[in-house]
Amino acid sequence: MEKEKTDKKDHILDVAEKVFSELGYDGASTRLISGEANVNMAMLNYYFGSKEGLFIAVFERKINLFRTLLQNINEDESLSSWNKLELYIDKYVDRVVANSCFQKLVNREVSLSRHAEINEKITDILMTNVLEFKKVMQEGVDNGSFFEGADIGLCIATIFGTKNYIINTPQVASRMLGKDVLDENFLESELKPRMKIYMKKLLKSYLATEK
Amino acid sequence: MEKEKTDKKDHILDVAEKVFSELGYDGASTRLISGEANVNMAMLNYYFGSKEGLFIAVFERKINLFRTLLQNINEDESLSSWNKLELYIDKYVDRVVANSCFQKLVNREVSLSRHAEINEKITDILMTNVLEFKKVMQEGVDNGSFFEGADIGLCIATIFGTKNYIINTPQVASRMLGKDVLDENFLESELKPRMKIYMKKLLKSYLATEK
DNA sequence: CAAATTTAATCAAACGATTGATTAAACTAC
DNA sequence: GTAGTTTAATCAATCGTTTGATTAAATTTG
Repeated sequence: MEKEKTDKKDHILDVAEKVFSELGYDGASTRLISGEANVNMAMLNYYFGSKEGLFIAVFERKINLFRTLLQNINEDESLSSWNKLELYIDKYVDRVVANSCFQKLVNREVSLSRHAEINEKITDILMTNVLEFKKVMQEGVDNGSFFEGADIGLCIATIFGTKNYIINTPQVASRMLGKDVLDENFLESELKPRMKIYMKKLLKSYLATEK
Repeated sequence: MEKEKTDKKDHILDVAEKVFSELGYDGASTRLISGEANVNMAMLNYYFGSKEGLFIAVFERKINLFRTLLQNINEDESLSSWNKLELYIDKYVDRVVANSCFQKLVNREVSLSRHAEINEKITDILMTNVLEFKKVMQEGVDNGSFFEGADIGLCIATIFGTKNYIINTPQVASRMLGKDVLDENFLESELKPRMKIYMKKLLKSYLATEK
């Protein structure tokens, strides 16, 4: 029964992640989540203690999937700073687009000042990625690959912000780009490679600027 | 009495804007808003029909303040495309930072798929700014000021996204920049000029790229 | 001008619906 | 049988909204 229990918990987490992503924390009622998951409402509290506990459980499951993703790139000493940054961008675009609903959820809830505990958890998740990017860019500045006056902090805001903008406001982005950014075909075959090319070129031209 | 009525409506809108910005649409109850505004709860419905109507009223008041801000720049024919873009960035950073709470609210709610009518309204607001930026950049590409292959759509995502990232996730941005981005002093005397310099340099180096 | 009437503004109270949470009983498996 | 699950029923609290009554100002009427 232990195995089934884990399965059921995981199933609830799957559904909760989806519903939370679509409707936000407040908009996703426990009744709806339990209904979608075909479990009794009381099961949510039985397994996760509370709605907030369920929300955090959704997050903690994701962290473990994310954490190791970028870290091993930075340890490869055969790569130049620029190569590393390129690899980071590739991985980042791929991963993030594949989890866009969840990313949206993260960005939405972290911008609210309620639910202090939730907020802290999310900030921690986001920081792990931020710091990985920062490390490789700072290294590039230090070894002279990138120009000395480069504003690393704002560069990172650009990398994450550009992506977030498309993910978080797809209606606006769709109107702007003339195509539906939620269309899986367009996203995969056109937007993803286009984003990679653009972000590399953008960063390269900036970071290569003469002093 | 007509004057007082307008004053009171405006006062409600002021309070509603603040409470919505802090707590989000769902988090801001009509009871709290009316309490903060020191008016009877029923007045909200009397004046604005519904909570949704109140929310939209808050927005529409903002549109009228924003709309004309950028438009006259583009009509000045003595300015080069690059000059215009620089002016846009200056105005944009100034304006947006001054309304960061409201901007946060906008970005949070537009990323939700509930409240269809609200969503449409917000999208329309955001598009007016987006299109102004797009116009001046497209003009620059057409007259040869910017390089032909420039990805205008993603450039705009960068401009708005970089700003949004700092505004929407201040906890993360603060940790990244090593200073509190919500500190009014740092924001005004350091971050704002820094953002302007950075974004101009970033865009200039990208848009000036050789074919 | 003054009385009569209409309109707009405001209020306390209550509405039905929904929220997250809890309970005690029923069921399941070893 | 007993420990672990699952269920339906129910809880108090809060939500956005509506109501009917009251007040004051504006308008109409004689």
